Amino acid sequence: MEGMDQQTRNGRSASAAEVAALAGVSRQTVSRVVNGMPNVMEKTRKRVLAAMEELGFRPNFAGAALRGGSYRSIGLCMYNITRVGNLATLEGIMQAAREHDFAVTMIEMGGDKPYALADASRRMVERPVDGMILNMNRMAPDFEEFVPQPGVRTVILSMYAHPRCTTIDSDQYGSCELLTNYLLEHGHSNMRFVAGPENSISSRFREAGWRDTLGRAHVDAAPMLRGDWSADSGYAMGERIAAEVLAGGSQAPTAVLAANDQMALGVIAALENAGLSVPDDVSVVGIDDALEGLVPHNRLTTLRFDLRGVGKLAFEAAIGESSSIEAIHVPSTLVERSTVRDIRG
Amino acid sequence: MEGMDQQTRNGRSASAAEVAALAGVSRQTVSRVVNGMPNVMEKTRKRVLAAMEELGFRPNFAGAALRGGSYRSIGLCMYNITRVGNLATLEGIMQAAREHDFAVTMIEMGGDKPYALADASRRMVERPVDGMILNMNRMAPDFEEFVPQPGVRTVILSMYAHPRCTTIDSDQYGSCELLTNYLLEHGHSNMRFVAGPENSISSRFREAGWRDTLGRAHVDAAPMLRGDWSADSGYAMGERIAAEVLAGGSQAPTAVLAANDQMALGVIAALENAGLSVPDDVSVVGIDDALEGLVPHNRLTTLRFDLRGVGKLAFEAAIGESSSIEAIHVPSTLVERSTVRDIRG
DNA sequence: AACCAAAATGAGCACGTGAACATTTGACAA
DNA sequence: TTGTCAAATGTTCACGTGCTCATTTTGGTT
Repeated sequence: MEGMDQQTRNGRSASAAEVAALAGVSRQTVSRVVNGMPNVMEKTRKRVLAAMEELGFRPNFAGAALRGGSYRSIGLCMYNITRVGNLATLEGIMQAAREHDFAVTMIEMGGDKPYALADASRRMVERPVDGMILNMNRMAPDFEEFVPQPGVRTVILSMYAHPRCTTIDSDQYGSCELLTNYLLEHGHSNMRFVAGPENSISSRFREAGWRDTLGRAHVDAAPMLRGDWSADSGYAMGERIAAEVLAGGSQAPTAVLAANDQMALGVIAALENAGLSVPDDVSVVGIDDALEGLVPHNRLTTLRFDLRGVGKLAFEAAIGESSSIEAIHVPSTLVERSTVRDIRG
Repeated sequence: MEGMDQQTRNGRSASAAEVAALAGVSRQTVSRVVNGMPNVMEKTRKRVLAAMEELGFRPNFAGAALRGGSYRSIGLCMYNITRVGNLATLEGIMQAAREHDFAVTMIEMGGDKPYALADASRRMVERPVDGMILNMNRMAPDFEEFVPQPGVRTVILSMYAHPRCTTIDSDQYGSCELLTNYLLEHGHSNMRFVAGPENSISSRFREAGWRDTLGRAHVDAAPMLRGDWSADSGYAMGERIAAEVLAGGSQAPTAVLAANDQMALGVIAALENAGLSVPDDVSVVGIDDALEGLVPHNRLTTLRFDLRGVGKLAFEAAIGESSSIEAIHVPSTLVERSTVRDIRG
């Protein structure tokens, strides 16, 4: 493979020297024109621009980077692009990158096993990047002892703080704290929590937020129900909740907090299928605000993460001058629609 | 205290020359060790590796690229990452890149106005990429006359053929051809088509596929209904279709082909809300297979594009040796569930 | 010991650029 | 004319690497 493109050196585009020769100026003058520096006569500039046009001049990236030391690009290592949150975060990163005229160099860590941060970091650092963002979807096995590559500012997308790297994530814990308080304030002291899968870090933090908040309010937490993020798993839990409600009694729940919107949708479908009304009989809230445009008449009260904000902050931390290390939790916003009823008094 | 000695030389990491000096060998020997070349004594290799470790050596990308000419990276210019299809395509590209040990350098073309291919190409070519993929979501104003940058193989994600670049896309036209024939074969000669927004290229091709197929079967096409991809717009059209069905008569439709799954979902909700049954009264098909896991009890018969396949092909075309120019349309697969009833005979 | 091929290692160049420094040009006042 | 100064342009260097070619060392054979 490497033997082939040595011959086709033809494909290399013209150098500044060739442009200079054609325009009858020095190479440095070409450099000045390219970089928009002052002190070039208008006549000369035009001649150079014409020569560039004629030769299809493309400033050689490597040459410039070799001299300047900056690549104007940050690395992004993703574990699984498909997950809902990652996409919006990626978008935030891309947007911030565009504003700074940076590119984003992505590497996917494939396979199903969680990757070590050291692997990702090592693979990324041999690329032309000025900083890097590591997305740690699942618990990385070497999270605690990970040492970032010297000279490349490294940001980790994670709820956990790290001794050597700035970490950023949506406040997963705070999200359920907020929603639980919201339900409590509306008089729902008996709620059910439908959790995500056990191996998900987000799921764990959301559950902890719910449980701790109930604890602080001195409210007993009913046994948790566990789904797998899918609408169908939510439906299954919804059937069990419907049975509890129909059974009545002081233990009957009046509200459901689902750890994501798809499961909330499933819960609602199951409740309504059992003849119950949302929110008249049972209130339901979800998390993620992921249904907009996807389902007709979306009326789910939910929570919106500022994922683009997370991406933006991550980018800025990755290129930032400040060497301070922080653990940033980006707060979320309540989106009130009409699946929660106030039953106080 | 160990993490402090990171930035030794002006923020730049150690060079091969420094490693060589520390190991007491020539710089060339270091180069050989780094690149895994033969003819290096085991003892020497170990000494060099130790020196690399001690200095935290990171091979300078620019230097290597300047000499070698290859960056092992392809550029990807996206218009709008969020759109459903783009994400899966991106995933396919990333996966193929990983298999070839390539990175993907992304640039987003922001704003709401369609971008010129020339702009994207120019911005991308100053990055360290060996080839590029341009995603032309909407009609680029300069599509016809676009000339790719010399020396950088350029692939366009588009249904249209291009005189100078290989183009690749899912077969949008063929998708509706397939679905229309499917409905016809099940006895539905009177169907309604719910189109996407007028400015979408995909939407136009899907509509054409439907219309042409009906024409070839000598079946008159009922007036088209237009949505905007959202479930709510599908619901609105579904209400109109329900009215037609309830009115009865020979003009009453027996099936609906919606140009995407969200609109199909809206149509179904509206039909059922009007007391009609799917598929007993009306059959419904969608496109994209986008509802899996998102809604409970997904039973929509739909069409699945091989978006990962598109991404993979695009990547391979972008790094391929072959200079042939093709227009590739990747076929799709029918996903039969239970929203279509056979009414023949 | 003497020799020699092969293996291991080293020396020097070229890649394309930006910055520092050096030189030329041109305009204007004395 | 001459001198002066700033603007315009040219010259040189260094960045870190891989490749070609030259040189040294190694290990085996005569």
